[in-house]
Amino acid sequence: MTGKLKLLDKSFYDRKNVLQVARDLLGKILIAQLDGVRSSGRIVETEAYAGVGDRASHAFGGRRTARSEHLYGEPGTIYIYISYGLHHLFNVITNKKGIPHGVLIRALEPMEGVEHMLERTSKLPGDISITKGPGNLSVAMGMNKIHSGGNVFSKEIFIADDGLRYKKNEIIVTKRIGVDGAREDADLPYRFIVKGNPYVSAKKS
DNA sequence: CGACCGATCGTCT
DNA sequence: GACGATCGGTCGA
Repeated sequence: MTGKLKLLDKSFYDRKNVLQVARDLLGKILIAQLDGVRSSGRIVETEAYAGVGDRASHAFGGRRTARSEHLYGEPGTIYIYISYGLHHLFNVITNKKGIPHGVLIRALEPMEGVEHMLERTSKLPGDISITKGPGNLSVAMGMNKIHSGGNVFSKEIFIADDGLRYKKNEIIVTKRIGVDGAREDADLPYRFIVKGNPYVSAKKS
């Protein structure tokens, strides 16, 4: 049920409802062509971060710092930041410029360039953890903080549609991971995962 | 399995 | 000077 790749254009990200974009990103393909090699994977887990009213967002309360500046960019902007001093987390910005909505890509099902992913992560063939979890997938794809501020319409990093669609009953919605400090927003159903996919990061639903 | 914990450092207060 | 939008290892049941 899949066809040829079509680049997602700006209108895909330029929408008011970041939850809808996060849901629609499931099944799309993230492609990185870095250092002359191509790696790609199907997106199987996302989380939405809903801007100034979301306690789990870096932009909560209108906070705007050097780190989070790219959160406020044009739709399709790439926002990568470092968590716990070592993990690079990849986000795509949605909604109009100035509105800090974003979708965190949490897991991929590898497609092309698996051998390069294994090399970058120093893992062995068959290790399913290569693109499971936001920190891991960044290493596997070769994506780095230096790519923050770019956009997903470039030759280096982009997101495409091959026509695959998940049915409603193939998608599970849960609360987000690692946002316990977000008080009443910690339990919001802002995480979207493909049911039964082995690359999805956390165990529970 | 689930719960816990240490690593490690950029960013914000 | 404290704290993570994490990960992977260990320990105990």
